[in-house]
Order: sequence, then structure tokens, then C-alpha cells
Amino acid sequence: MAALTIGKAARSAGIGVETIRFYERKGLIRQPPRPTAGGPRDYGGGTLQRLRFIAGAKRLGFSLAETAGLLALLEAPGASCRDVQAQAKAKRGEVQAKIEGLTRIRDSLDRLLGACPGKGSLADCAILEAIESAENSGGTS
Amino acid sequence: MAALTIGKAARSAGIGVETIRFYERKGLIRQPPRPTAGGPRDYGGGTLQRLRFIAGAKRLGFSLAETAGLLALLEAPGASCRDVQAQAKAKRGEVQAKIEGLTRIRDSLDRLLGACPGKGSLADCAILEAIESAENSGGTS
DNA sequence: CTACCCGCTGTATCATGGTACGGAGTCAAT
DNA sequence: ATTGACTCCGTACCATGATACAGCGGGTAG
Repeated sequence: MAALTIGKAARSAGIGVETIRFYERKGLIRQPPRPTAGGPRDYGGGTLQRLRFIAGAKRLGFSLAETAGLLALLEAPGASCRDVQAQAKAKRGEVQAKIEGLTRIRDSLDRLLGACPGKGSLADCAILEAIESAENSGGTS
Repeated sequence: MAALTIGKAARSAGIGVETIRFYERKGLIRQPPRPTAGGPRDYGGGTLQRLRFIAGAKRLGFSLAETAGLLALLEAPGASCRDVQAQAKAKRGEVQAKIEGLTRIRDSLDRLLGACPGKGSLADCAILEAIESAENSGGTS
């Protein structure tokens, strides 16, 4: 396993060098020690794995703080699968709520697009009128 | 129409005083002139209407920059309903794309929740494994 | 030998949408 | 007369997730 410099690790994880350093500052990963022999730090092994984990969690909608929690679980001695499942369930609920909010917004837009003549002066624009009178249903922004 | 101070306008529009000043700094609304007679500025009439408009646009998912565009249309001499409709259609597309991305995320979470035993040690956790190997489909975050 | 890329470090900046605070002035009620 | 509520103004700060840049040093390629 050839030593991975930060640049190679970044490319391998599909993120930027600065992003890795940002994660270090945020405590998501530990900065590898400088080799006693000098030279660049080694981002291979567990560190690269953690970087990939962060990328994967991000794809699933986890925030960095939540991802940090999952990473902490990974290292907790008594952590169980149930803990992870609870996090995933909570996230699923959040995502579902966002979907519902956005769906309401989309439907409102559809309704307005249907009601708007689409030509002529602004005075006849159903969309602007609706925004002004603000009788649209609220969404989880 | 009794003169609306900034505080009353804020309550009336359901936002904070600081938020109104923030919108002024951002150019979304013009700061009303100080009355020659002294005393507080008057946020009634068109200004309050604009504040409500901003709140309505926000509920429909428009960003402040986009809302500024809509407000500019409201004042443009030659603006037509078609311009507004184009913005709304574009926003609908964005919202739809976000919904699809989130739906993929939700489905991934469902799949993982189904595959995960939900008890036992982390070594058996399908969720963590999946995050690490990152074979989940990407989402529009 | 020099250019150039890379790593290392610290700090600054960006976008987004606000929120908070300090200090001064004004106004009405007690 | 003093308190309290409010405005006004400027500036600073928050979270989130990065991104950029300056300045130093080492190794390699031409």
C-alpha cells in the first residue's frame, strides 16, 4: 500500500485537498502524523476509508455533524447496529419531510402556472398576485 | 392608514425587524425616507406589500436573489406575464429535481434500513457497510 | 540551475439567510 | 423626571460547507 499523500487521497476520494483539511479542522478525521523520517503525511488506510465514508454519508443526506456522529459510533466500543439504524431512521424522516414540503411547493407552482395566462401585462399575472396575497401553503424550507 | 414603523411592519409581515434591515441592505426593498418632520420611517403601503411578497416568494422556494428578480419585474415598465411564468417554470424544474434527488436518498435509506439487522454489533451493520463502500446513487444535494 | 508541482500551515473569503449587539436618540406614560 | 419601548445606524457574528491564497520548503524534470 503505497503511502497516499493528501493530494492522491483527495483524488481517490473524489474531493479536494482543501476539503480534506477542512474535515481535519472540523474533527471528522484525524490528521495523520508526520512520518518521523520526514516527508508527507500518509492519508492511506483508515483515513482514506473515513474520507470515503464521509462522501457516502453526504450522498445519503447526512450533514457533516451527523456524519461525525456516525464516525464516532464506528469507534465506540459498545456501539450497536441499533444506534446506526436509529440515525438512519431519523434521517429518513427528515428527508421525507423535505420531500413533502417541496412537493407542496411544486404543486403550488403548478397551480399558479396553470392559472397564469402566460402572456399580457403583469396586471393579469396570477402568479404575482398569488405571491402578494400569500395564501399559498407553507413549506419546510 | 396609520404610519407603520419598522416594528409594526415586521410583525405584520411575520418577520423580524433585523430581517427587514437585512433586506434593505440586500436591495430587496428600498429604505423609506425619514419624514421631513422627523420621527420614524414609514414602512406602510408599497413597502409592506413588498415584504409580504418576499415572504410569499420564499414560501414558494425562491431564493432572495430570485425574489429580487421578481420584484424588479414588478417595476419594469415592459415586463410581461411571460417573464414571470418563465421564472416560475424554472423554479418548478429545480424543485422537481430536488424532489427526485431526495426521493433517491429516501429510497436508499429504506433499502439500507431493510437490509440492516437492527441489532447486534456494528460489524453486521449493512448501513455502515453501504456507506463505506459508497455504491449508493448520487443525489442533488 | 531553475522551473514547477506538491505538501504544510495559517488565515481569509465565499454564498445563503439571517441574528445580535452597542450606543444614541425619541416618545409616551407614570 | 425617569423608565421603558421603540427607532436608527453601523458593525459583528452565527451555521453550513467549503474554497482560496500567501509563503515556505522539498523533490524532480528538463
